[in-house]
Amino acid sequence: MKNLEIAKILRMIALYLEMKDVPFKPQAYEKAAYSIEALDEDIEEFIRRNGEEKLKELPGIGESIAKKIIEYIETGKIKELENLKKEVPVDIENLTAIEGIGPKIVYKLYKALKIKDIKDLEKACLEHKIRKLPGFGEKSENKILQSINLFKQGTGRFVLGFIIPIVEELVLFLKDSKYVSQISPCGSYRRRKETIGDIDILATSKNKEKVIDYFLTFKEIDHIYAKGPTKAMIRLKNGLDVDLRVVEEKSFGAALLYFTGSKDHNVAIREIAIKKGYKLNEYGLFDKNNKMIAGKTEEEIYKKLDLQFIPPEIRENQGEIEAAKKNKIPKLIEYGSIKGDLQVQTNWTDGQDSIEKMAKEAIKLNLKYICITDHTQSLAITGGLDEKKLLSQMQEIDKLNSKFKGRIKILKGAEVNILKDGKLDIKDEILAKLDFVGAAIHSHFDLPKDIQTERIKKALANPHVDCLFHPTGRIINKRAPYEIDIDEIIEFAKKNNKILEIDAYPNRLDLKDEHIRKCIQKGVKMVIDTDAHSTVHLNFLDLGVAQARRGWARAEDILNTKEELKF
DNA sequence: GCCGTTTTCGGCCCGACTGTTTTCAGTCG
Repeated sequence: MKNLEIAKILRMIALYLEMKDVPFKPQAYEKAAYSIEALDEDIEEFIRRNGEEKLKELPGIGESIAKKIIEYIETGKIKELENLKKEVPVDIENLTAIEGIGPKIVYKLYKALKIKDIKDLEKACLEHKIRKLPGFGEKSENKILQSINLFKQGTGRFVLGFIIPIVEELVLFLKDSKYVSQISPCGSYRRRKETIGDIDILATSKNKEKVIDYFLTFKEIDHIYAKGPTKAMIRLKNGLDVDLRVVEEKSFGAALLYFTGSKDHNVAIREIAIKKGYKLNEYGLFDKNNKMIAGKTEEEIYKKLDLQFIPPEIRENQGEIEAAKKNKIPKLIEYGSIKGDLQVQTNWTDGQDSIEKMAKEAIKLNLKYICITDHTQSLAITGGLDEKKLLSQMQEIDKLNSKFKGRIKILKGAEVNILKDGKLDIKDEILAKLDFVGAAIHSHFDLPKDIQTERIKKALANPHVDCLFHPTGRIINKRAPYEIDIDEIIEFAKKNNKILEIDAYPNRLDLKDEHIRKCIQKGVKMVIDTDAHSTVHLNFLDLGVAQARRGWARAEDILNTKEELKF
């Protein structure tokens, strides 16, 4: 899969062009890069299937970039980029990743001091060579040095579910300030993306500077990048960068829209505004006479643009604007609407808490049912259950069910391990006694795509299996998904009436949003589970809901929005 | 370099902040 590779290379060309101050082309390459990245099919596969000509039908890709993509696929290189690299041989990718360094500075530094990479840059700073250059000074030199240090300890992208607590704490802290009237996180955090680069927080206040000052007293701040009268940028001790922006009450909606993004969504709705003769920016929607006609809420802005309100989770310019024009945005599944969790591990295997404790916690969370799905025997590392232990767990569940009668229903289940050959490691007659069976892969991740796909289909074909757990096996920031033909599996699930899971565990979120959309198109039902290994994990259900919303799911697409289930 | 219910040519989102300037260039989102 060369999509990301090609996107990266197109971005590199963009940087080089920007370096030379070439107008407009950089954005064009940027846009093309995004387009390739957003493509959910292998680009080579795409070309094989549709022909090279069809490349030009992808947004942002025309004659010239299409040729370059093909050149890259055929030769592994793009001549133009090679020439640019030869002319200015710098590690432009990493250098521009340093906060405050852009392509123009990279060029200046290369011309003046032959700085090629971060190491050279750091050395030049330490030798005080930067401050002597025109346009630079002592301050900028120190700042670069600081940014290099921050880059070195930089933590990359954060998994959404793991940073929610600190962001909520910060928002509460700001709310406590008597100067803040409205406040909301924006950006990819509000869009509930799987991973977050940095956090944008938007507030309104009659006394903006006071809010900024108060913000900078937050105890978890490690570093202040910038501070102005309406905006400040900081890094938290955990490495997360946070921007705070304070605007007027009347602009809150416009700013919320603007800072929530995505960038592509913004550009698209701004274009709609322009076509109507309006101007849209973070302060509001303005008519020809520069009179503000909307801005206090996002709703009124969408309305003035003749668009249905678009929930933040689907603002990716992936068809939502066209849908909103036609009033065809579906009613997305709502937070808090999951009635039961169908993947729960306990201390019978690798979970921390007992069935009883998990059930009590689930009652607190207002769930109507949970399904106990401990691992099975071949997953030795977890102490997986064999047939005998499964039977005794069932007895235990019966006992607890009579104890909790009316408060919660505990379902009998298992996360059955799929063996290398696609067989399951528990006998059918035992599986038949369970209420709900999820099958999952925990080994042989690297089988070839067709074999892996067949393996999964074979497991799903077992009449006792209801659901495929964490279907692609990816672990965000840690493990790539195993190679499978997801379309074939979705097709198979449809034909055989099987369920696919949306595993809500923060670094799984598996299925991905685009898979969820495919399931909906095909009419394949899904469930949202937490994959809880302790009571606190049961709180992750809404992360799964966010994931489902990003995949345009409605309540009827997700089975465990129902009060009762039959399998 | 891309794109088209104002266009196949002439537009491309735009404002805040910083540092080094004395009116602006560069970066960022």
